[in-house]
Amino acid sequence: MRNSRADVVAAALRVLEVQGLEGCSMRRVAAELEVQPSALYHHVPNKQTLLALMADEIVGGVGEPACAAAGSVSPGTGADAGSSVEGSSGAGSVAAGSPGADPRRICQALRDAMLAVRDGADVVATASAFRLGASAVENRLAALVGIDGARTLLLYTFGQAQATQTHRQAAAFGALLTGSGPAPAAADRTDVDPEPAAAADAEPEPGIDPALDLDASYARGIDLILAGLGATKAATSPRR
Amino acid sequence: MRNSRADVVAAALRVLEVQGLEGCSMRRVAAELEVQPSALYHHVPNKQTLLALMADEIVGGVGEPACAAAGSVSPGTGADAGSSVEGSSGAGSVAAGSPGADPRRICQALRDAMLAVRDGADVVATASAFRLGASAVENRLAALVGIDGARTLLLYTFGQAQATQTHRQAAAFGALLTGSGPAPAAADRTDVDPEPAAAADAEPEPGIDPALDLDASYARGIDLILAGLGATKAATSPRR
DNA sequence: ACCTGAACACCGTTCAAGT
DNA sequence: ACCTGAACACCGTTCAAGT
Repeated sequence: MRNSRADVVAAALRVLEVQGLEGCSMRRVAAELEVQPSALYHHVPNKQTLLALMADEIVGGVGEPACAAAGSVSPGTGADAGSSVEGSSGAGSVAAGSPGADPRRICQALRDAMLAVRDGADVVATASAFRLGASAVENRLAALVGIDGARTLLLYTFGQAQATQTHRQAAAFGALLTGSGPAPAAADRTDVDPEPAAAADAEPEPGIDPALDLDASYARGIDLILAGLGATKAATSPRR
Repeated sequence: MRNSRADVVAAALRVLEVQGLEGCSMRRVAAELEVQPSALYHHVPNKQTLLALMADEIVGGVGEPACAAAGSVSPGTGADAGSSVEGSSGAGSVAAGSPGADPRRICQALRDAMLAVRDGADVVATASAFRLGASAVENRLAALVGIDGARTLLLYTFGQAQATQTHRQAAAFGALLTGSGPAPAAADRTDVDPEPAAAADAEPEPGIDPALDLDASYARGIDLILAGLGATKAATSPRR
């Protein structure tokens, strides 16, 4: 036995980290394993399935009760996942039984896991849509805040993480162009497109707002949703 | 003058509707215009920019004050956008000045606009991340519910719409396989993958839950966020 | 200004054949 | 069981050349 399915998934994650989702081709994954492209189809029926397996690896044990520092993936340089919000504003009304079972912490862990891998949010969000009623994280959240709360938290987290990651890439790319600041990472980044700023086409806008802090903004959004849960739970609504 | 940039964008939207995002290649857009692929690069610098222009067309005038039935795109059969939620539960505390300036209505219009086009949510969400501080819809929402509220509503809407669309595609595809129900559309759908259910790989789960209603679920999520806004606005302290 | 024709360096996937 | 080699039908983008 020369390569297992797990080897293929691991190789794919390595390629993803270096080349991004765009450059994560079956052919490159095969090259990473020093194998012909056709060999991959012995382990995986198609690229879509491979991406789903990668998504599973990325979210890892976030859904599990003990998910503290579950860095199961770590394909090379960890890049910049840092944020680790603490404060969080009002509405502690949804605090559940066991300690550490904070919906805030689960959501934050999910987001961190996605942001820790290049284009991780895209990979996970796409694959997760299929399991919408049945994912581990969603079920765990649902136990804490109900089904509607869980879904809102989850889908907000996906959308927010995708925006954060896209934005970071654009920023890193812009930094490359202007030559300002430190180099964005250790990786070799040779795959960067020769075209800047994508959609900065017709509008003469002042560029990207450096003040929009998507890490802090995320935490405030989560608090907003949790506050809404507390409010609708306490008053009016018939939903238990 | 034979073709304008607007012609290219319109052709691209037609191809998107028929072939999906995966099949929306520069070469097919060129073929739609009966032109060589290289001709497109006279109107658009690259594919990424074309996608951004398509996104602008899809969201159309959703950000504008008078956005009632702004069906500016309509590329062929409108498919199934229907939902138009009405009820909405408690917490009307964030009602703003002018009538029709309901954040609910704006979000719903944005979602409808994305869902009206095949893979519209993916196209718009990706392109919108670049303009995060500066989009018309976000600014309009921010005037009604503040910047954090606007961003939460917006990113939730993106994540939710993407999930809804992915899920619908999977459902339509599953229906094709089982041969049950009416044909999902008039289109010829020859591009469908020969592999079912993507990630239904190891888990022996009962398949897709037909009871998860993503249209109604969306509205409840929006209400949750708005309720949270009301709660945090009224009082900083927990509960209320 | 707008387009053609040809080329370059790629894709995902299939399939017979090897070991 | 796992892989090679070759092929098929595609990609995005560039560039000299036409009108």
